[in-house]
Amino acid sequence: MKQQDISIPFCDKCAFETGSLFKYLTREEIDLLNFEKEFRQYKRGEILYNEGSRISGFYCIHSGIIKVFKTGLDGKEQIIRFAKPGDIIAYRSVLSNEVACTSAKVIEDCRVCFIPSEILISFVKSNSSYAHELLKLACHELGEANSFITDIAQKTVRERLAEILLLLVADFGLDDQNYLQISLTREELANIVGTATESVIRLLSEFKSDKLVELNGRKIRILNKKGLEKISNVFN
Amino acid sequence: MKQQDISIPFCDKCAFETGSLFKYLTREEIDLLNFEKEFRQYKRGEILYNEGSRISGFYCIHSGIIKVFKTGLDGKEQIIRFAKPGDIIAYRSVLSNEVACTSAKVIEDCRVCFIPSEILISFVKSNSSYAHELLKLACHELGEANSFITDIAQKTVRERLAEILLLLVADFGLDDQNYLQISLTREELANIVGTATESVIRLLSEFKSDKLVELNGRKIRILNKKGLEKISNVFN
DNA sequence: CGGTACGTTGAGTCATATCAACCATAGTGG
DNA sequence: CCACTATGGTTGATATGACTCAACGTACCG
Repeated sequence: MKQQDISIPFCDKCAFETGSLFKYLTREEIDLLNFEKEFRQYKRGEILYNEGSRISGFYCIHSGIIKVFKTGLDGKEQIIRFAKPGDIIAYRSVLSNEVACTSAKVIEDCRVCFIPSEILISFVKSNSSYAHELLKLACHELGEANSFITDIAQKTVRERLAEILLLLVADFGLDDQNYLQISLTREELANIVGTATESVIRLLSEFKSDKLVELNGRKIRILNKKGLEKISNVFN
Repeated sequence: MKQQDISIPFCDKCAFETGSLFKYLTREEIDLLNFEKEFRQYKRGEILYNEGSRISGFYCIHSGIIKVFKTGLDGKEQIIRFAKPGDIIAYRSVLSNEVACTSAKVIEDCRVCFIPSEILISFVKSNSSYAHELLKLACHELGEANSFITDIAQKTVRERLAEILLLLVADFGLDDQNYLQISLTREELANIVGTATESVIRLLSEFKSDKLVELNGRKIRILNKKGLEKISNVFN
């Protein structure tokens, strides 16, 4: 690991690179942030926070990927969303002043900054543009949640799996060989779609037979995006 | 209908009575609101706004009940939430500056105030407490949406129906004979739970056989709340 | 009195969950 | 270095919850 990979990122530079919401802060606010934040590193599998816990701050992702999930019946996970560089997590609990309604676990080794609640609250009070941007973010996520509710309630597992694959493509992109740039276990895929692991496996291999995808362990290669779109019924 | 039922409500009084978020506004802001708002009345079945449309303002409910829903495959509704006195709807689209992601339709005749977008945005800019309260609201709704996603993905229709009944009890209450204070068609119930109308009918009559509820057309009498809680698995 | 919307019930079907067995891989410790 | 174990992936057989389709009942309304 190179030296610069270990150095603590500066928020202004980081905000600029990742396009995080912090770009709406003033010079002074950024300085305060740089001073108050705490830099942390986590490895795959580590937990950032647990559902039900009181949270004293929120996290801004500098690198890596985190899954945000709820634990349902029999401990089965429901993945709510992923966080990647530039995203913030746990801000919901901080702002609504409720206990965490989700847990967060590392999917890909990551480097994050932990920022105390009071800082976020003070920015909301002092910087109305920033407050507005946060509102936009929360409202946008709310819209996405509503769509997801409708999908889970109305679409088949097959349709949802196709849709999730496309969503992952949109969020994490493909490399030059069309491999999906995020690697998930079958169980994790099932926990997004809201189905059993075995169902995901069976449907994926159907997609493979239909030349829609190619499978190399956890690496998924997208061969026919249009085909997946058709299956997923994205346009109602 | 009595005279006072037709008169336009004053926001300060209304905010106080319904506990709406407007109680966080200053005297001047309330006055502006009173001046700019537009009072409207709607009857059961009328549409306030449609999914996909650009919205020029949001609504504050003074009386009545409204369902907020998305239209999915084959035009099937998915009810996202209900709005009752004191609630605001369409604020999501206004704040995120996106087209409406839901439609709103009247369940019980209602009286609402329509408030232009700019007013809301200006309050967010000028009144940081109000902005913070809005953030709390949005974040709270986000938490509820996350729970709902997990429920739909993991619970059976039977569990969800019991849960929804309890949720309606919590939101709309029971009268002195334990009748649920909101009246929905079987289809509407199905569109909350995310199932087929026939399934709701069958399960409701099972609940009836099990002496959990009593059915008189659309009036549902709750006989055994504990029993419903047990079925719904509310505590994971 | 016919029409329309809603409610109910039965029968048949199918998608998906569940259960069980098995394989592959990698990490661990003696 | 090899058995041991844990984790994840795959496949098959079976069970069943829930949907669909269809018929019919009910109630209100102009």
